[in-house]
Amino acid sequence: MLACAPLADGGYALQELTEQGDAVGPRRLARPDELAGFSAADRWLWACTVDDYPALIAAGVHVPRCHDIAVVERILLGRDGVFGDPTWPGAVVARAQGRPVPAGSVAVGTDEMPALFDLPGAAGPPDPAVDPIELLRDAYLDQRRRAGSDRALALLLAAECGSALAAAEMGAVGLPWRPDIHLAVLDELLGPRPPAGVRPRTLAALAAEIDAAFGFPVNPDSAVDLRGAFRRVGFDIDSTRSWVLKGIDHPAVAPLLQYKELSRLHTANGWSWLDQWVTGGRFHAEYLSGAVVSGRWATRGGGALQIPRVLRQAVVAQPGHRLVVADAAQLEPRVLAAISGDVALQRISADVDLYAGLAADGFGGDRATAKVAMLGAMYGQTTGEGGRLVGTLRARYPLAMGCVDDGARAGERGDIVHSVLGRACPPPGDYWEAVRIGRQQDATDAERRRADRLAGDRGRFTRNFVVQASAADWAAVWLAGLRSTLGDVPGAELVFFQHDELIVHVPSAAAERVAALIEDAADAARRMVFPGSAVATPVRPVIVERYADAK
DNA sequence: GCCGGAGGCGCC
DNA sequence: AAAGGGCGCCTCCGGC
Repeated sequence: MLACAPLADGGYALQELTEQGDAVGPRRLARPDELAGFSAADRWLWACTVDDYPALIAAGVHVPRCHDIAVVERILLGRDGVFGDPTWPGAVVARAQGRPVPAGSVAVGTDEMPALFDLPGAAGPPDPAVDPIELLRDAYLDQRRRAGSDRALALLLAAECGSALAAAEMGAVGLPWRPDIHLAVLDELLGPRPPAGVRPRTLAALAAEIDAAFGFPVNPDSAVDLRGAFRRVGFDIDSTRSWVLKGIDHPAVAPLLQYKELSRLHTANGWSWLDQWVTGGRFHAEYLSGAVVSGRWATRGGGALQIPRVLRQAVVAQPGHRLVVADAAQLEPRVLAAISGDVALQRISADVDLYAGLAADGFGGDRATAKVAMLGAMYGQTTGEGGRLVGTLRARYPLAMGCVDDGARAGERGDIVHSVLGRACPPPGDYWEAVRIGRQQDATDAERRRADRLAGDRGRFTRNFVVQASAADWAAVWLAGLRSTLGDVPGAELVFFQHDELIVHVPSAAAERVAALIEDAADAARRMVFPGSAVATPVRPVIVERYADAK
């Protein structure tokens, strides 16, 4: 294991360590352009992949595996109910020794201080008396001790460290993106690019239509204005969400819905987005693995996890290459089947289309209804059709429904829940005081209602957490496993990952092989994350030139 | 003028 | 079919 610490002078300290933390061989110092000389190292130890890996990637170093102190610390602290505390090695060691975390230090790449600021030396202590390699080693040994021999936790930590490597590489390599196709889409839907601050032609025309339909001027970008306008024409709505508008019979609705859709494209993924995020035919986002409490990824800038479907046609493989697009179909209900031990639902999970299987099993073949019911169960829907249908599921799959219901009750009590591999959800925040007050004998009706609402919100969060976080566990193991096997395929690049879906860009001749590796990795993840379970977590790799052709 | 929250909507 | 979970990002808007 090669410990690697950036130094204040821009260079690096490197030290080979045994798994027990003992130094092997001499301490080395390297300038950034000398890092390629360390490519043979199989496993790296460093403070934070988000901060430390990009420079190595730029130097041409591929890191097969790592131990990321920050990633591991975040998970370990979370299991102790601590969220948002500093995770850099000095903080880890200080906590281990019962000392206060040194003041003035800044944790980079964590929630409280995004790497955005990138202060020099921020990832480590400014104290020159402390040897950065020793600090790394001490933090590593403390984390190993705290992680103990929990097999599931070890798998989670390894998968999260691998995911962090994948995230950094993915941001660096970028998603193939054809600006010419993107521009053609914008031109077709919005018209020619207008000067800054001017509405594109299509939006201007729709705004005029909306004004004409109301008979007075309205700013369609303002929810306040719109609500007032609809009130004036006899519709008292408390939101202008599109599903609310769809229930209104008024000539302004149709152009307004169209306006909202196109305006969204213009502001979120229009010309300025293209200018800002696409360079050299690639969309470079900054991916943050495990940044969501459930373990899902987040991105900073570019909105890479919200690419609208209409722009997937701009994601095109380079000449001589293909995209292998794979998603884990209906992952969350399958994960629920596994973690709850519900054999009946596990049996359904063998179907390629789980919802169709559900429908045949208890919903008279009505797939749409079965899907609504299952989503309602996982999200905590209580009203309407979805809420009513959960009863049918409860009768047929009592273990699965019991699992999410238990999760909800734990949340309503203020308790913690965990993912299958042991990621903890955050404890309730300051608002829980209001729940406590509202549950006292002498609480007012208003206090009771507030407590019920807050506890209900918390229950829906924990209900969903057990499923969403366990799905994220599976996906991280899938991704990290695939990443390690892709090393044997020349030219294969992981270029996209979105919760339960990934894309590999690969020379055409190797596409079939990559598709097989993706399926193998999914099967391995199923066995490791859900050992002994009969659940199926199939993935469907599709080999295409354009992302839009994958579905 | 700055800033944070709200509203809204894209993705899963 | 109804509006339940998680995010990021944009604009608007009200408070300072």
